[in-house]
Amino acid sequence: MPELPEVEAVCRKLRESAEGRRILACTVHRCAKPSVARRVTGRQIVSVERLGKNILARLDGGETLHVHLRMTGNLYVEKRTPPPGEARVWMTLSGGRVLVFEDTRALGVVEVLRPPEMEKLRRAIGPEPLSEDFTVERLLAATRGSRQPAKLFLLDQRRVAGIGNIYAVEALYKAGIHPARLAGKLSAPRVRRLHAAIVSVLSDAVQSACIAYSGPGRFVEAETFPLAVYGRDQQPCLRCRSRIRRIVQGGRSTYFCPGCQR
DNA sequence: AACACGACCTGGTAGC
DNA sequence: TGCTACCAGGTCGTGT
Repeated sequence: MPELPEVEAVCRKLRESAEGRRILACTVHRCAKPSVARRVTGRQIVSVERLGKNILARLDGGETLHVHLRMTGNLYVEKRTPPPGEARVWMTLSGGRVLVFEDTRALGVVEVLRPPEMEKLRRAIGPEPLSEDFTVERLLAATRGSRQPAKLFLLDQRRVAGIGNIYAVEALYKAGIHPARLAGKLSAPRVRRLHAAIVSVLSDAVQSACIAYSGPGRFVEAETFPLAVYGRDQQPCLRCRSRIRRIVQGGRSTYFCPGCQR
């Protein structure tokens, strides 16, 4: 599910449905931090913010509810309490709705952060690719210090925030850059193309994710966004008809077109 | 520093 | 049908 676009969709929805509400009760189940319940109960959700793939709900009193969806997490507001076993955490909000955190694989994170911990998290996350902070110059400077393959460079949250496996693959395809090419050796024009590709792929995906998520559905499915290469091993490239290939980098699948990615 | 790899978890699916 | 093996959108810790 969740890379930047999907997390953004979740946050926008939460701003409508949870911002300003008070947490009246909290039940924690299958959660590494049982103290979460005690620390959020009675607090008001002042604002909801996205930091890369992290969801930050600022609480009155100065602490922050931090949620990371990882692979299978989902966070949404619903009318009723979830059936037992379906959610890891749920919170009754003022106004009668329930904030639910679901997470099949239980890899996700729900915790409460104090200001210093919050600052530490902020320092670990690079520029937001859809903000003015993310300039070609900044991306170029970041690549200069790197000896990583471009694909792994993009997955590093300290370099650019919020890019995951799918959109790293899609951005490299759009930019015509081979995923194994070293980030530090990309020419300035190629970095410029990569920058444009990241911004374009992510803004399109945010649009799609928000539309997909605006309905009654609580799930975000990336299939709503037309993927050009991801998952298309052995299929013809949409641009040059070469066969898309799958390789493994850092233990994860990369798809690319040997014809148009150099 | 950079990389590989396993760990964390569960569930879906392809192949036998 | 039932078993096995592998795969999955993320990150962290350990070892080389």
